[in-house]
Amino acid sequence: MRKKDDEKQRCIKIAVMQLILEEGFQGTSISKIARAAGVSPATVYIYYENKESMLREIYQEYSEETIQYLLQCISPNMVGEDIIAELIRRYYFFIIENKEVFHFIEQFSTCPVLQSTCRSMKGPAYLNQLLTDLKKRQILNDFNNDNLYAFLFSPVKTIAVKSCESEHVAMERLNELIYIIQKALLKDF
Amino acid sequence: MRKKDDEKQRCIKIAVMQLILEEGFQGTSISKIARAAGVSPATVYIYYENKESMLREIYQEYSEETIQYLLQCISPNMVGEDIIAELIRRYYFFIIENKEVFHFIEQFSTCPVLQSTCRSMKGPAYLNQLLTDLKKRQILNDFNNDNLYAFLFSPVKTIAVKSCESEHVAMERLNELIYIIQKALLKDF
Amino acid sequence: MRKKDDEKQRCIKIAVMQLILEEGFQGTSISKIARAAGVSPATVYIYYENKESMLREIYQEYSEETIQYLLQCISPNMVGEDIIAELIRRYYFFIIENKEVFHFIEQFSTCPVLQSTCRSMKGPAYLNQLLTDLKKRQILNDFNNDNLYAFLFSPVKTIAVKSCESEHVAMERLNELIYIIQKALLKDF
Amino acid sequence: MRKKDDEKQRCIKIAVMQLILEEGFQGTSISKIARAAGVSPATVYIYYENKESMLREIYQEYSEETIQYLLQCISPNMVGEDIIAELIRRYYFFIIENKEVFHFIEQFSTCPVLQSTCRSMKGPAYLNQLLTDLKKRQILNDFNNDNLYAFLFSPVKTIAVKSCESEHVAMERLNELIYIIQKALLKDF
DNA sequence: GATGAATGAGAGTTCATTCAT
DNA sequence: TATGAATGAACTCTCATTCAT
Repeated sequence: MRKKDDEKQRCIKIAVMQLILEEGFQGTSISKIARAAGVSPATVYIYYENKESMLREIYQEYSEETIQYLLQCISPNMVGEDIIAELIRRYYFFIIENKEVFHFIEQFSTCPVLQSTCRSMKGPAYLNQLLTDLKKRQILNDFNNDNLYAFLFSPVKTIAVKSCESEHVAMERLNELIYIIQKALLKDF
Repeated sequence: MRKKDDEKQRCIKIAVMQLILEEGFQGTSISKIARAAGVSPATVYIYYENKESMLREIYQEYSEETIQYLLQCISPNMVGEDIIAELIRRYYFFIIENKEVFHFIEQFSTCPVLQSTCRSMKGPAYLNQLLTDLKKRQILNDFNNDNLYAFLFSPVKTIAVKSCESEHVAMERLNELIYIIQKALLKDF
Repeated sequence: MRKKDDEKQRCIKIAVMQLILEEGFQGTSISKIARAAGVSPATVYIYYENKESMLREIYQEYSEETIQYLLQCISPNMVGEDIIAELIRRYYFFIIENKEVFHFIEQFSTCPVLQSTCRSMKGPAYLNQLLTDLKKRQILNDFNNDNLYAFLFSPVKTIAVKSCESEHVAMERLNELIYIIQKALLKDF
Repeated sequence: MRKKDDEKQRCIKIAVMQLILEEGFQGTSISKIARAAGVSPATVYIYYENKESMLREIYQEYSEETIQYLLQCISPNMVGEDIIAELIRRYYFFIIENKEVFHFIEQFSTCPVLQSTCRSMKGPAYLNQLLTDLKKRQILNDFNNDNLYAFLFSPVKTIAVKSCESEHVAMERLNELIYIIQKALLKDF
């Protein structure tokens, strides 16, 4: 017998996200995915039970990975200013450089039906804990975690997908956003 | 006679948004829409050229309407504090009470392919002008419009879709959010 | 709008039975049926909910029709001898001349899964009543209805599908079969 | 070593018949069979050339075996009365106790396409000889062999698959059927 | 001999859209 | 205007079978 080919599954994942970026959920069929991944449609079903669970699994995997990736930039001895700056900057460039991953996650998570089928994930729970901790350490203001989360991650998404007249302006805009958020959330700034 | 037509089209629009909330873009077909709207599939094509332009037209109509609706709460003589409070509050309750409309717009606008087919809209342009104006009038801080926009509208979306343990906590969370935005964006606060 | 076309449905039914005679249940797909009936695969689904219920409905329709057809040859004033002779002869020639119908019914009814999904039919109930009546009128021997039924209808099926060296021998065989049944089941013979 | 092989093939045969009883020919695929038999799909192809010939071989094997089994109850010195009684009784209980085998054979043999691919079998030929012999020995009436065969084996099938209100009634029904057949086919009764 | 991975072909079904009324 | 019938194309998924180990 042949071994299950991790390379094949990777191709499928990449194809899924590429296609969903380019054609949306509607325009992404199993046969297109298979063609883009260089495998047979039937092969997709060796790695995933069906289309829905394929999307869900890929979503959960990349969702978790993304949060992990973002949090990697934080180290315990950082000052609050840098934590926010690093986090937002890292997210911003992640979005710019991983459009497919980002847009896949966004499209998936804005669809209530898809979202509702997901088991709860570790990333958000850990993030919650982190925020609570930063408040205890008097780094962040004592706001509701939902609010802290909302300010840390949604504005940067909004500007990252909105193109700018020039690279330079974009950087200034990003730095300004970081500054606004630092001022809004940090205890001493 | 005229009224009956408009009524049919209204039914179609409502059916579209209801279905897309419940089943997502993938699960929403013309025949399902027709059934839910109480008309024949062929009738849909009297009001819309095809499926894609139907979705686009409905999106643009409700997008514009939503912005109009939000801005209706602002009057020229209001102080900055109230402008922000009213705007955010209005958006929050709009999302809560018009889930289908909100989620339809969100799903549509997070899909790059769909988004790309849209002509530019009046709402955002007007909003841009408004922000510029509020800066000129020394009400808002002199931040980049994209940042102002992002800071004003994305966090509230994030918390509005995230359920809370109780109505009371939700209101506190909302008030806190408003307060953070006011402090961050208003010149004198 | 167009009217539902009875002719189309008739074509589908005929195609189904023809194909199932020639290729069996395994070899009979919706697209083959559609091609044979001269319609599109999608059209089949206008007339039937799905493949299984299509087969079931056709089975039930032709099953009932067949029993009706057989019983048409009986009139109230016939003597027992003729009742049996007519019934058997009629069934025999029905099988010979309507191979597709007969084999479709046979294949369907020997498949427990298919059979189990069928609502109870009127034909067998009426037949039961008829047998009971004929016993009361002292025409048939007082045997269990199941036995009467089995004796009347299963042997003729067996010989009808078994080809004979010549037409002449086949007729002799049929007449002998009738004679045996008459002798076995009739009260006075 | 040798034993293990035979065991695998036995599992496959049993799985085939079980599945075909439960799901019919349509619902029975190689992978389902393999799963039910506890082997790999590829393993099936070690024992059988392809699906069709697998079904055919199993059919022929069990068909022959069944006839052999039925005829085992006859010994040369039995009187006609007992020959018929034993044969029918034995068949009846075989059907009751070997539903999968019986229904597999029935489904296969009512499908003309499948039937047509079978080489002629020894069982029926031997049975034919037996009937001819019993006629020569003045035990059975001088009827056509097809008719004798039809009366001996088809009515009992019909009643065996038709459930009865009680075990007791079923036995009475069976005894009555035996009596009818004895009277119909035996020379002196 | 035995396996699970892999596949092209085809299954049943639904799709967006058009037709005839 | 409005319809349900009709359709070719495409959908998701499974099939029988083969491959590589």
